[in-house]
Amino acid sequence: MDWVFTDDRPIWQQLSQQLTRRILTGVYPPGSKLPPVRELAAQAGVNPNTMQRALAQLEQSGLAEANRTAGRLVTEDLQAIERARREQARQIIADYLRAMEELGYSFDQAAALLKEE
Amino acid sequence: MDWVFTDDRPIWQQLSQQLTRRILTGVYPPGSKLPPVRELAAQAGVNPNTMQRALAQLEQSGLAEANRTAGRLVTEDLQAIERARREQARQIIADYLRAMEELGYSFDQAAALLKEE
DNA sequence: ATTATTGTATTAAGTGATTAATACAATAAT
DNA sequence: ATTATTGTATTAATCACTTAATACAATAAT
Repeated sequence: MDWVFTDDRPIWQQLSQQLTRRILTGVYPPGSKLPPVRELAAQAGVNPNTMQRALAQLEQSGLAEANRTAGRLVTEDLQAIERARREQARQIIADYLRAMEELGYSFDQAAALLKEE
Repeated sequence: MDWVFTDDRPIWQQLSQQLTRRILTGVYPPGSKLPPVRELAAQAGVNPNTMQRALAQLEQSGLAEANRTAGRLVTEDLQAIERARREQARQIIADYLRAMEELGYSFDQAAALLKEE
């Protein structure tokens, strides 16, 4: 999977999402060592700082941990990974329901409309 | 319903949404005349231009039509209102599914998780 | 015909976020 | 002890977006 970006939202968010995706799908397995910031940045063709921000986000989600010079490790805690995924999902779902309610749709309607797609 | 804002997204979007809400819920019934830009702006305590932008968005959605000096009328086309609502919903749903897919959830999973909330 | 009321366009100021440049800090490896 | 490798902090440049100030345009009302 290569790095690809659109311009409709910040690079660092897209980086973060793609990194997350890789962890969730096992490209970077639990306990494995992530490439150094600078290398990832080079791969993706972005400034190291941008990648750093994406990685900080990953940290925030509990998917990885940084050690000064030993590099950055994907958490070994499978449950943490699953928790992180669910947490993100929770937020997305909340946003969805909020948006639909603003249009005047009830929860049930919001759920029903989803199926019609 | 009074005008109330948060600072997590642009005023004009919030204005637009609240105006939409009012039309969808019949506060401004089909065919009725909306207050002038300047008056709405004064009510909401925002710059007229900001309100103008919100109203332009309303136009875009097909919920209202502007006439030079006769003011702005809510569309009389009930179907147009319903269409506008559905269109917005469609976008929201698409965003939702996209976000969930980025987390590795299938469509079915995305639908199922919704119900668990 | 004039005026008041309305919507619109233009331009600039303000604001915040993203990205980049650079320097610093910690520690594993030697 | 030194060095190379890694993560982090700081600062500044860039950019886009929001908001505001102001002027213009159209037309209903008189």
